[in-house]
Amino acid sequence: MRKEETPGDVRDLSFIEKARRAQIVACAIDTIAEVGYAQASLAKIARRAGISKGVISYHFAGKDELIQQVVVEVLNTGVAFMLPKIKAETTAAGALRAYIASNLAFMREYRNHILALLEIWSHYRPGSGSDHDVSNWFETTVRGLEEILRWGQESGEFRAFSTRVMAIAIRNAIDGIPPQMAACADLDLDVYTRELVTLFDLATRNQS
Amino acid sequence: MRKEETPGDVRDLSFIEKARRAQIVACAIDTIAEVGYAQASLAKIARRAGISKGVISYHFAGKDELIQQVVVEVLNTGVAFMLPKIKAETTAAGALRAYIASNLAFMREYRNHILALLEIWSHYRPGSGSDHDVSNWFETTVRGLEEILRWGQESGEFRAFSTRVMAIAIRNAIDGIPPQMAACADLDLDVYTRELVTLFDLATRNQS
Amino acid sequence: MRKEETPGDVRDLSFIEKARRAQIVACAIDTIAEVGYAQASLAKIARRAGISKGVISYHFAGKDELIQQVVVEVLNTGVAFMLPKIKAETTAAGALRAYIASNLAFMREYRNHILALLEIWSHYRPGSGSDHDVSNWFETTVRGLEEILRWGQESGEFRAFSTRVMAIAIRNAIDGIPPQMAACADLDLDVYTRELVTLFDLATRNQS
Amino acid sequence: MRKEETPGDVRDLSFIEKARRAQIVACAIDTIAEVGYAQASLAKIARRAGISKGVISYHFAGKDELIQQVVVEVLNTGVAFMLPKIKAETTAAGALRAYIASNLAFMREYRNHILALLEIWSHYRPGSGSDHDVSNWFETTVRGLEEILRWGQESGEFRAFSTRVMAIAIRNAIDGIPPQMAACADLDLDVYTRELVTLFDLATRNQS
DNA sequence: AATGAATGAGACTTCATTCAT
DNA sequence: TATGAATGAAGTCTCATTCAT
Repeated sequence: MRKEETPGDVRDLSFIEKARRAQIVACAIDTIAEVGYAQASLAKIARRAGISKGVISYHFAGKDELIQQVVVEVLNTGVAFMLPKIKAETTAAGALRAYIASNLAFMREYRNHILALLEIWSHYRPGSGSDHDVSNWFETTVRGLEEILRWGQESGEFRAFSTRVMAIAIRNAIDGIPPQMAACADLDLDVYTRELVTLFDLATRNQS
Repeated sequence: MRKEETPGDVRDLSFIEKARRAQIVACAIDTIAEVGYAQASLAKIARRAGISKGVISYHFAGKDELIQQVVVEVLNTGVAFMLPKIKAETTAAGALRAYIASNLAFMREYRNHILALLEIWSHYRPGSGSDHDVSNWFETTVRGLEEILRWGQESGEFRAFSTRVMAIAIRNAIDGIPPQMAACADLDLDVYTRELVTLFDLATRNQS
Repeated sequence: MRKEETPGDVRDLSFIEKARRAQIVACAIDTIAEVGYAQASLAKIARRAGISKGVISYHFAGKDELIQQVVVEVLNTGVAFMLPKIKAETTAAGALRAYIASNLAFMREYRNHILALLEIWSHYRPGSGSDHDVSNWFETTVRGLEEILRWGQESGEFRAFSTRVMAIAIRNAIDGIPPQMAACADLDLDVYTRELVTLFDLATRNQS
Repeated sequence: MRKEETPGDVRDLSFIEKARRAQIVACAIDTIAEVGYAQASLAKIARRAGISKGVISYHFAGKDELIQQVVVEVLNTGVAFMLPKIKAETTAAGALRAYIASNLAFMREYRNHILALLEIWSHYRPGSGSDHDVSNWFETTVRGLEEILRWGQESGEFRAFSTRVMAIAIRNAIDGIPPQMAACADLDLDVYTRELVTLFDLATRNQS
């Protein structure tokens, strides 16, 4: 029985099993993105998937595991999408530009993924029993950003500043966009990208 | 009966009535800040106030109106706290610095107020029947920020940039701090203030 | 709110509150006695009481507390009924006779009480999170019996035997009766009482 | 399909079929003994057997039939274990001693069998649709005991008493032991046997 | 002969809301 | 004004059972 196995151990699942789980996770993402975390009941998710509520309980140990898998799915997709573009850069300034640009590109391509992640993130309460990967996501991504920033400071590309504060500011500037996309559908992400890249370029660069 | 009157029409309330409402709103703020929006049931709020659940229903048309009043209270307090400091500045750059600094100062002084507001904001869903002021809060504050930015551009203090994107970036950088305060209790807000002020000073100023 | 107060602290409950709780406990007893513990859902108990399911949740912290109160009620009633009759005896043999006789008399008077207690007892699993008083009931009552038996041994009325084994045998002989009453409605408790009293009189007495 | 045939008609089952049924029954016994009747879901039983839930449904008409077969298995094992020892006695008093002693010996040898039987017995509700042999088990065994008791009364070994009440008392004294074994693991069954044998020897014998 | 997958009823609980006092 | 009491909907989860493969 699925529910008794170690959650996250995805290797020995049958093809059908994996497909159903993926389908349910996908529907959960869309549902959360659409109606918000609080309103995303198992019933709504199941209805969107065209299945009965019990199916979710069959494939996942509980709502917690489903949410956890949503997070994993979004993060994996995001890393696969963005990391290559960032790694391809040879300067810290370039990497920072790629970081910002690829994050916004990801938002365009995977709008619901990012909306769902942010919904889950903002509804997460530490110590609520189930520690999703969500609790680490923000910190992890901030740490990655700090590495780029330190790289730039060491190479002389960037001025002196608190890498932590700068990283958090960048992250927040990025994460605040999806709600804007939701509020104003015709928001021009290209403009956004250009402006943010310039903004943080000026904010970080060594102006000697 | 209160519940039949137009909500928000505060003029013809008795002194006792106003006191009770204020007490309930204050307890709602603390409760939301402490346990999060989702867990802040009327029961918990009533318990903290030392009153019965029914009292809340008596003084407010429903949970929605209570939340609405929480938002109003926080915004009023915030405006009273921050606006004079911003208005006192004579340059756009100064006003921007004051904006950022007073926002962070407000966070220190009214931690629960800001935590509650952000909780409500992040849990707010447009079209959930009741349109709180919350739905306008972010937009309103962004507009105010844009005015400062346009002032700077017109005066030549600031370079050319999309005032909207910049304003949203600033707002997001600020709003992302409270969760950090919650996560890391000994966060140094003075450092934060200095860094953010410098960051956006560099990002906006006309470097010709 | 009831649910937040220390369970079992019955002193500061209003009259109505106490009445409702007593009514619900009584209905729970009857329901458990009638359909068995496993089938005694909150819905069935509420239906018998002519109230909505939520009322039970309002007056009790959960099903666990309700069951706990059922146990308390049955034990209190039983002690009030039986203890005086046992205490009135001046010899160990007399006390043992009174113990057995009053237990069977209690069964006649409070059939459902005893059926409910045995249902709960037999469905109780140690370590199921909620430790009812039920977990101690059997042991407590066996200890009381052992005291009577030791008294008789010390006074020379009773022969030498393991007081524990004898006490458990007596207790089991008694507790096994209610299922028989359920199976065979016209069971003659008077005969039963006479026979059991004689049985354990012969089994315990010093025949020198 | 098995499920359509008359349940209990074991003759025309293939060897494999019988083996599977026996395996499932054995796992059901262990599961019930370990986690209790209420927690012994088909899922848990299937997991212990290392098979899928559906297999049980395939081999048994439903949970009821499985439980029924558990009872049959335990009773058959018990009869095969105890009956020869009882039949070997030539006096009623000897038979009674053998009855008690062999029952306790059976408990030692087949702990899980007896625990499972008592779990099922105590959870059984008459008129729950399916009448297991469980409903007859107690009555049958009491009848057998009564025969021994009548034999002793006729032969003059035993005094006059209600054979039914005595039989039920003996049965209950025996059936109450397994829960004690569960509660106190190092319980000395030898002492128990000696004490109970003596107890009922004194209670039954003709003391002229 | 066996399995994985799906179902749907029913359980307990939480909560905003209403109402008589 | 204020309160305790009651309601009913909705949520998550468990489980025996069924069915196509």
